[in-house]
Amino acid sequence: MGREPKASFADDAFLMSGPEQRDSGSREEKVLARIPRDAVAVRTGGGLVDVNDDAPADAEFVTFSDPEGRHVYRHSVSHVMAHAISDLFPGVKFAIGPATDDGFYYDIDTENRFTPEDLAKIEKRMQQIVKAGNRFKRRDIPREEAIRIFEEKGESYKTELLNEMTDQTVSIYEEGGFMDLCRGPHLPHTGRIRAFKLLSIAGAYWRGDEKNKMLQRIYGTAFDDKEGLSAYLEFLEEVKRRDHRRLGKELDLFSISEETGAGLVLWHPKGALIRRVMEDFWRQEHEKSDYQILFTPHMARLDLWKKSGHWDFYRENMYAPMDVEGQDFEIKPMNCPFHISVYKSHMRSYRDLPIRYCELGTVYRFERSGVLHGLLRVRGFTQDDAHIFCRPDQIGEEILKVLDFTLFILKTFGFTQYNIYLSTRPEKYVGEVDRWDAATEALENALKHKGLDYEIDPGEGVFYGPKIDIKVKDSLGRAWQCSTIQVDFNLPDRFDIEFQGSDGARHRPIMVHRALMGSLERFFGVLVEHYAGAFPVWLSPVQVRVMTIAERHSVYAEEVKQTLREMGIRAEADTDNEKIGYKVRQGTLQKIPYLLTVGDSELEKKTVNVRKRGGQNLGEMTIGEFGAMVCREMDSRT
RNA sequence: GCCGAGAUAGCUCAGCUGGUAGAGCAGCUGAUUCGUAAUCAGCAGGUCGUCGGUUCGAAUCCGAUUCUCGGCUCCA
Repeated sequence: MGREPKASFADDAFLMSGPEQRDSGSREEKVLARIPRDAVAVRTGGGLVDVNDDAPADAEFVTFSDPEGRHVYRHSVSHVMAHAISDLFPGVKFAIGPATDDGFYYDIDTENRFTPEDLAKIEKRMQQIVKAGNRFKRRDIPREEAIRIFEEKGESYKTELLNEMTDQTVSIYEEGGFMDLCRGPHLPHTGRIRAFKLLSIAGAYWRGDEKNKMLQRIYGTAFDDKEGLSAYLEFLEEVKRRDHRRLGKELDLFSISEETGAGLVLWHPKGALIRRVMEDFWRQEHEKSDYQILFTPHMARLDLWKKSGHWDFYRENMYAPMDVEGQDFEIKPMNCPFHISVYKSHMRSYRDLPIRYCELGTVYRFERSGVLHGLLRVRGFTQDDAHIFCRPDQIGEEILKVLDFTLFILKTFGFTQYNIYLSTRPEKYVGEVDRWDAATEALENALKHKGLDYEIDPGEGVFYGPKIDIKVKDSLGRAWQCSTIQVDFNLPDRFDIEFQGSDGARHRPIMVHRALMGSLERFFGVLVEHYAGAFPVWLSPVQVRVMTIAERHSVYAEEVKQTLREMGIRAEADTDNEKIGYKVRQGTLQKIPYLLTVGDSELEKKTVNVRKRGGQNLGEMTIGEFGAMVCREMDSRT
């Protein structure tokens, strides 16, 4: 099959052929030969364009391995999905169908309720469309014409989008008779799609606004080879295996009961033990860093929350006030007003500052039922909160210290990678703009000084001030919001707090709110997933289990356990009448760091046989040797 | 809150179009006394999330409600 003399870069036969078929030949073929088979788009100064556009000689071809190329690829698959859906379910209306970081989706308006079986059908139809190798054809047409076309098809969401555009010309893409409004670019043809899978059906509001109609969203993902897809599906399985709700049950760490209420956590002994270790570590480090630990009440008069501004700006997250002998009280959503009250309890000198108050303060916030999620999104949680009161000249250094402290704590829990965001003034805010700007600058300077990479998150600050948020990346590369550092010029004003300066005049201190782990509940949930339940020794609720071969070894096992306990090691004995294989299995499933076997040989030599989590056999050693090894590991917190 | 799906033994789940429940694991008892991921046998265990309705009869159908899951939205 010969090509047209003026073959475009996207010539099907060409792009589908192997490199060996296009080595020598005409000048044109040489031009064409530089197009990689995997090209999904061409990068120009103005962004990505279709491969079949006339690209300059030095054009850069973008493949699936490029994040933007991946977007193009998946976006094309989303079109193919829409095509398949329109074939199978005539009359549906399409909203938007973008690519996301790990796949794509399309929002669909239809009376038909999609089922998992429908997904299989849609996938099958998509395979056919892929096999057909339809060209993606772009047409630039006047906006008015596009509106006419989509109106005719009854695609009201598309016309709504078109009506809001200002461009005179818009682009539409057509493939195998299916047409969609789209900025592009797209793959040269559907045959380039090598691996995809539809994953789930969900509801989604048109334009994400709950006042709008609820549409049906189908999520999927796509890769340029089967291996990529199966690796991703394997990743999803791993995510399921690590799910803290599942592990929380299997390892007996916590529960949330219907009887108690949604979003309220019951910490079981093992989870509580880990939490206590976390808290002990936290307290110890805070005292080292010159923080003072406070305890404050769980509720306060409504007036306090009015004064703080929470009642005006945070009410939607607060529970209804309760009447106490005719006075309104409010359960606390934050700890700050209490810390301010402590500050105000007597006059402060400039010499006292900075004052750093910290508290593991349990707060309650209203969350809509649909957003609750295990430990990651709850209604009652404990913040590792602190409020630093300092002079304006101290703010820069204090923020630097907090940043260092935060990164140290995160590192201890095994998080060494993070994304940092600087959130600026939101729409609803208190205080003057220039103070906001000054506070924002203080945060930004600290980040720059530490040489940390960060992104600006416009309008995402809290109502009282700008903030730095740190999202930790777990062992699967997922980002979790934990730490937050917030400057506040406003609460000091509202509560009229002061310190006496060296000049004898009264001055206003600046407040910094910060939480390192954020919420202990969430942080713990993230830790469970990060470690897949296999906590490092210092955090493991049970560090050692001593297992007997036969009943005659029970006394010795108890003796070993007792000796280890006296060394400060969390040890237990398994003297059940079971085979050692069974005990190893049970201990392994409980993810206990060290499983010790004691039998005749160990009993005689007063040793233990050590099996490390993961299966590595460390052989026999004395109880003392083993205990010292575990203690070293505990102390190093690794 | 909204859309969809779900809730059956301590856990994981089966139970077709209505005829009042079943498995594996865990638990208990007994046998076995065993060397690194499941020894064998027996026993016990559920008013099928809750409330109401339809029906001669409801785990099953209908309604309400609570909770869970996947999303939307929001956030520590």
